[in-house]
Amino acid sequence: MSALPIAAVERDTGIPKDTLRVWERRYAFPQPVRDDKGERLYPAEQVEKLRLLRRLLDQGHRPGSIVAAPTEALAALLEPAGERGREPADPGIAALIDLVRLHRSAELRATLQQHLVKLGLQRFVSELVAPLSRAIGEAWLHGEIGVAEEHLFTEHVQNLLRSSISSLGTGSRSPRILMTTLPGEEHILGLLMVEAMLAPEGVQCISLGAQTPLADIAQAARDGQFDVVAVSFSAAFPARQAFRGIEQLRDALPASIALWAGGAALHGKRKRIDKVQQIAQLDDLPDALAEWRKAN
Amino acid sequence: MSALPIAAVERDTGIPKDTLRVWERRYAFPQPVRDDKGERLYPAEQVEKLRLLRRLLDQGHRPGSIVAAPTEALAALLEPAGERGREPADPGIAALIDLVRLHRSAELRATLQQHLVKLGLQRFVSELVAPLSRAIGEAWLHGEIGVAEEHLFTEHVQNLLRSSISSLGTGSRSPRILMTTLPGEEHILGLLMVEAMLAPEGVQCISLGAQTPLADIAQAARDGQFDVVAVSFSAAFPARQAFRGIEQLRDALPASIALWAGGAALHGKRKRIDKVQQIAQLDDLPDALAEWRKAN
DNA sequence: GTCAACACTTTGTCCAGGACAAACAATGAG
DNA sequence: CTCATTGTTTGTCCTGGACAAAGTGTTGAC
Repeated sequence: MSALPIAAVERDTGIPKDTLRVWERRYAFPQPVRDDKGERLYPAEQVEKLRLLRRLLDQGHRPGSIVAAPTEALAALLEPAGERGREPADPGIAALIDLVRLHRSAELRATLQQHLVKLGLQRFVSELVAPLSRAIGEAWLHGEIGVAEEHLFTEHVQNLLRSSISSLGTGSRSPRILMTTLPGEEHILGLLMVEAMLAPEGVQCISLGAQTPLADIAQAARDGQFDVVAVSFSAAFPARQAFRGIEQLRDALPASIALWAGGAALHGKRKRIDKVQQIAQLDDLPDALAEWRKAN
Repeated sequence: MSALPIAAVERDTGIPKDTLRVWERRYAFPQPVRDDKGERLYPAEQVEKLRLLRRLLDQGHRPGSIVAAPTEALAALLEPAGERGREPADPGIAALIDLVRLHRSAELRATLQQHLVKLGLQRFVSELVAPLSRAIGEAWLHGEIGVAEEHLFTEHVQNLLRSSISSLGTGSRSPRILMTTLPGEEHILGLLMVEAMLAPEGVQCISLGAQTPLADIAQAARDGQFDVVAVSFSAAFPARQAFRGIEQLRDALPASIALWAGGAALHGKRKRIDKVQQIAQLDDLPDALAEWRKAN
């Protein structure tokens, strides 16, 4: 099969070049082949294992105990999480995953639309889209679907959410909320879900999309006279970096502007940050909103 | 002011750490301060100059002649391009840029909507959105607007285009077109503009969003029985990498699936690639489509 | 038993300075 | 002017060392 140079592996796995080299030195894995120039070439199956490692690290495992372990042992480590998420395997969700896997775009879209109309926007998001995203992520981890299928799913859901939110129009009640992600976080589905939860409450939500530099967020929040800044983190985002970024952003914001942070990267972490509203789940958003309105 | 560590500079400017260090060694710029650990800290104004350098490199200048030059000389180099783009300064576009600069979200949205209705989707894209994006990019380069404002603009245009495309429904005529960007290219506005040009022609457009790995694109194109794969590149994408990626993708696709490539990164480059349809401007898309239909 | 303070280990990121092939520019021959 | 050849520039990779921040385990006080 094909083998990738180190830069490509960094892009594919998200593990920096420096880390790849130091793992090789310390744990004797990965062990890339060398080309005629003496440069590293990583065989496909090692890249596969690196992806798995990345995920396990995100779950809290430590490199010393897993990098050198055989691939089968790692797959076993992932199982518990897999089974936990798969308890009831909601038939509706399973059906949707099948549509994604089979590239049935038209039916996928129609089915999502049906659910949306049936549940209403907020319940559609918290009861269907959220668990479905999680299930898609799991399925990808287990090799049941590919990257392209995951993208296809994301794209359809985004379109649906965006047009729903759009049709609501911009709200007129306070607070004014500025939403974005920090540099390094390119996933905006979480952000859209937040917007979908809040928009029906008449809030003025403005999204800046992904990866706005900290200084620019703070500047924009002041210029646009926002009351709240909301940031979201996907499961793929390293938790430490998230906490660091949140703290920096809080310090860059005036005290009069609240900071809300949420997303899968923060789940299960007990750490709390002063003066920051942490959103554990989507359902908590309406409460956070009510609380803000009461306090202001 | 603030000074950034090397990793942050890499993220902000897109210039790899290795390159930053080798420039310092060879051209005596940048010259970061050192903190107490001996690690580099780049002052804000040097980071600013690095951003400028990045853009000049993309325009074809070479490091040896510009990295060591004083900032004022570099700004002068940029002028010609600036003036060329500013010939008539369409009043409608200037007005929109002002709305972006002043964070007037509601009016921005309303004005865009008016233009859309007045021009129709295709002309809206090719006559307004395309030159407007270019103007926004220029304005950002000259420091007239910030990153946040650029994001705000992108977000609004995206919402508008997506809901327009969405309301057209999926087309039923051939060809089936799979659209995405290659790894490293995160901007999808170009892709949306393409979709907006093609969707009214009844084409079946499916977008995978940004950054789909090559192998997954090829796999998805086959699985989904697509006729055409279309990829787009923003001005920020390095041209060489684009050409390399396009060639690899072409080789990974069966001969029966056409490959279309376009975007600002490819403009002005005379290089042609065998068996790849290169789209110079958005207006050429209907022609390319007609040609494909004639040939099939 | 809980909690805080301490020492020890692990781990990611940075550094210096060298190397080399691919891309580019300059030169010369037909 | 066109094409091939030579020389220079430039990004990326290499090795091996260093160190602080984060994590883990232990001890002792309450």
